[in-house]
Amino acid sequence: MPERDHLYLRLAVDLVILTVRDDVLQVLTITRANKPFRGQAALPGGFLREGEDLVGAAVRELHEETGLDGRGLHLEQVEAYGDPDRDPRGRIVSVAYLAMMPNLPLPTAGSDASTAGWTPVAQAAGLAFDHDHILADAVERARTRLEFTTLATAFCGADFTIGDLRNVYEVVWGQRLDPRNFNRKVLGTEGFVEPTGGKRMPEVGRPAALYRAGGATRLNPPILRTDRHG
Amino acid sequence: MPERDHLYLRLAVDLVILTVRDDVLQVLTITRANKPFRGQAALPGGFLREGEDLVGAAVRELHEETGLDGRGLHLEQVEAYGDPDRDPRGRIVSVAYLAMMPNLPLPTAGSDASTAGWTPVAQAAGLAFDHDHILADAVERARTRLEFTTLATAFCGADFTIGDLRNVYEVVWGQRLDPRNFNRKVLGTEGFVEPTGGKRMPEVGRPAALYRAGGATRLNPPILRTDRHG
DNA sequence: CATAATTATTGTCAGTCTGACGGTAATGCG
DNA sequence: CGCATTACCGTCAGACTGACAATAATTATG
Repeated sequence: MPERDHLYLRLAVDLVILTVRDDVLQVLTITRANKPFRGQAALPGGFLREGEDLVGAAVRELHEETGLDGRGLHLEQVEAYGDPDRDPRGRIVSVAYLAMMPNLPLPTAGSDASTAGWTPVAQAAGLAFDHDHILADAVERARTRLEFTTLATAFCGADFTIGDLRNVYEVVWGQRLDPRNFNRKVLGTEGFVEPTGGKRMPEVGRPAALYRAGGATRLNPPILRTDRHG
Repeated sequence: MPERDHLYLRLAVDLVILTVRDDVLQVLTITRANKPFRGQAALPGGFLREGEDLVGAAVRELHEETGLDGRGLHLEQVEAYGDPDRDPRGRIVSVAYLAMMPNLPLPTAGSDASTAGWTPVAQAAGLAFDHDHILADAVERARTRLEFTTLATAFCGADFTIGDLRNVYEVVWGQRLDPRNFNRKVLGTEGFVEPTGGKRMPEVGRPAALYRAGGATRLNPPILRTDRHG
């Protein structure tokens, strides 16, 4: 029953897919093929369709625009953005989702997928729409997630070393951590990681023990950043 | 430029206004005057209008439906809810906002405001739409906010005692806290509260010193609940 | 007016967690 | 075999927390 003074609008879902590549936090971006902002970098995303759930739309758009299968990803809602002027195409409210994934090569096949690529977060200024703002919020959320959950393992492959995991924290937080204290904390937290028994040989030096993600999802007590933001 | 296969929908903003009354956490509800769910309790809220911001819509709806002036409130977005079947009137995505306020009498004057009232959260099952779900998420968010921010003071009036503040924590968290440890923690946290110099006489017993909210917003270190949820 | 009852506030003490940092272990290379 | 390199273990002091004892300031009561 449409009524007067009820605003009808479109709802978009935008995705912030983060990974750690080359010791740098990177975000999945696409190059826009259509106007507005044609040719400019943007977060992958698109419009909600009939009968579709918000996460459903997120998974579909992720697949359409990057070829990735988001069904295994931990998609987490960040926030809804509803500024009236945020999109020149008209009134569009966007819901942002965040996911963290290991450093995998992007599928090159597929239609629109060819325009998808990784961009270092530090150099990702100038995205289309209000995507700079969305990205900043999502990265802050990711940093907080590392404090209170075991999601850092989502940045790693199936098997990883404690050093790999520490590197994730250092890259995402942008600060060095003491390896000895970090080891103590991770190994002392029940269910954070469990040893696989395997080892990995570095180019030079002592081999490192391999671990996989444990069953725990929450860190209690958390790993708090010393330098708290404003 | 409307296109095929772009879904047009309405966007609602729903409000979870919490307070502590009679040592119980209560939520502001209205009785629905229109179908669907006519006569049933629901969270205050309504549709986004043209040119309106999300928080703008939240403040306006709060005023229209309860007579409260939300401009002084700390309105915080909880989440967007987009299940296709969540509203029988059609496709409506809702963005929920959370606020905490002191125990003030509701304005009785005003048009729709007469139907607004406080409901204990523990007895708030059976709300219209998916508002039970929204309420549960918002309450959990409020509990977390008490751990990491100074927002508990938002539940108190301008002047309050440490006991008042502790009562807020106990009611919102649903667990008893040691008064001595709580005092130490609050007074030891820079900028949480500052003394007014005044005192309040209880019916019987030693008078309590009065405080007002300090300048800090974040608690570092936080006041973690011992019993962490799943 | 003394004493009890009640509420507020300060203090103590052991256990835990963290940050800082020294030392040891296991590999490859010359 | 010694050396560089990376991984890992141990120690210690300070901070914070949870549990509990003791004191302070008021009203009620005999």
